[in-house]
Amino acid sequence: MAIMVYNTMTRKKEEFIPREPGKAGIYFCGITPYDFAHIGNARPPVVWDVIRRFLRARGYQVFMVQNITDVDDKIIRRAQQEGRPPLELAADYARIYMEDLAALGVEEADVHPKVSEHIPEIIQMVAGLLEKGHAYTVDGDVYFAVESFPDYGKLSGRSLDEMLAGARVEVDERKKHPMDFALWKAAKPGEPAWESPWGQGRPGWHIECSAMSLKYLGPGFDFHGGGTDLIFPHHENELAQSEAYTGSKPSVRYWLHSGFITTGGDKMSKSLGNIITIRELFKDFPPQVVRFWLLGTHYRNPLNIGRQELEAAERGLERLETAWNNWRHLLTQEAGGGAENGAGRIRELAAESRERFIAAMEDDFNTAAALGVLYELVREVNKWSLAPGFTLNAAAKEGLQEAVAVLEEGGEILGLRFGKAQAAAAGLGDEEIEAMLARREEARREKNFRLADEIREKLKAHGVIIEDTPQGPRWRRG
RNA sequence: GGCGGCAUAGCCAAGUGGUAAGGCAGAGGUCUGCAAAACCUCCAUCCCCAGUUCGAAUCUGGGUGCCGCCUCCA
Repeated sequence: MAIMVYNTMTRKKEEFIPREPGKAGIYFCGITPYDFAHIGNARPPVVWDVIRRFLRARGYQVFMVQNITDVDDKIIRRAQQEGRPPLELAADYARIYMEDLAALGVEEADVHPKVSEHIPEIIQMVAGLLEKGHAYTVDGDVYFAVESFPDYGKLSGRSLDEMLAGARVEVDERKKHPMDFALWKAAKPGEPAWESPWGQGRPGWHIECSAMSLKYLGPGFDFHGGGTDLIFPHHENELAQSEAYTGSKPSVRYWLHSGFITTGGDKMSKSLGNIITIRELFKDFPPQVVRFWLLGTHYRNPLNIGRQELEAAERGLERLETAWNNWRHLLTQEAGGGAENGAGRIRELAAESRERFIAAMEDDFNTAAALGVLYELVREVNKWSLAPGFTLNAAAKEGLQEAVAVLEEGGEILGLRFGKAQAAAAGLGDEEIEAMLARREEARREKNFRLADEIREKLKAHGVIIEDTPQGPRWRRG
């Protein structure tokens, strides 16, 4: 089946046809690091991490770029307040952001270019736009002339007339058209500045993404994304710059935008003062849970954050993890004889689940639906493997193995590595645990429940949970 | 004011023409020395109205409500 993606440009789901067969190039807007990142800043990276993992699992060779805008008004202002160099401040917060993402299980992009390290590329692009008549200079500033680009507005679906009608910005008289935007800003005293053909200055807000995406991915790359608030003006301007500069279109084949995280129904933003930083959230919920919660809703839908929602996610994830643990534990047991017990059906179910999981992901990366498939598999396999008449024969182990594989493959694509974290954390070795378990079984046979419970408690203190089943006790780290 | 989106059970959330996935919570039950885990059963006709259709949560029109963008913003 084909991978279908919702393209902001056409406002429709389209079949993904890569620029080059078997390859996928992705660029998405990272952050402007001037403070601790909030949870809203974590959604696009997690979404793109999953898209990347999925494309890879489908056989694509993926190259992903995430930029860091480290030259910016907000950074400069903040740095001045704190009396430190802007680039240093930006580097600090960028580092913290990357740490937050790593905790969320986001793999690093192949490149995360910084504006400050791409000034020559930016200057070259601005110069090119001037040459082609898409830009003009005023007092050391360089502006992009929106009227020189007839397609302006095609991404956000608005015309210049409409924008003017609703404009709430005061008009800069020096600009030829009110919607013209800065490509290059003349330096003000005390600001970071670089030498350019137009004097000392720094890049405008949008040009860096055009220059850097072109450098690392070339024209007409596959995916570009970010939060929906970037559609206008940022991505609209970026598109105009890129296509005006290269003279080729589209500059991007598919534009994907993720929805906002809201608090109490309102967008989370610094200006509303309702932000929750990623770090704050980690104090109450493990990063895995936060990631799982993010994936419980389709990426384009808004997502409201709340204690109840996170707690539900925590329990839900636990259910999957417990199943994974229990099944794997069964696989470590000796297979016995016994008659056919429905293992064939389980193998079929596993194969079907794998297909349905992929189908859900192919449908515009529907992680919520994909998780539903996993839950259904869990219920069926649990029912089967815990039924009173269940015998663990060779066929059963094969079926179980298939089911475990589906869970693990799904987990890998979603970036939820079942069990790994716990396994690393537990201090007791398997042999030790097994030995204690054997002693407990002996105690239970002798009806010495006090000792049995004591051992169970002791293991629990070491993070090992004992559960008795009709087939004998099983344990898991959790 | 302009443009766009959304509205599914107590909460979260899939589902874009064929008779409502899944998770969390809740109630009852099974299993169990206890515990845990798990399983079973129960729990919605999809904001409202009018249409199209044999058939609509899904399409059309109108209404109501909420949200976003138009200004820095993931």
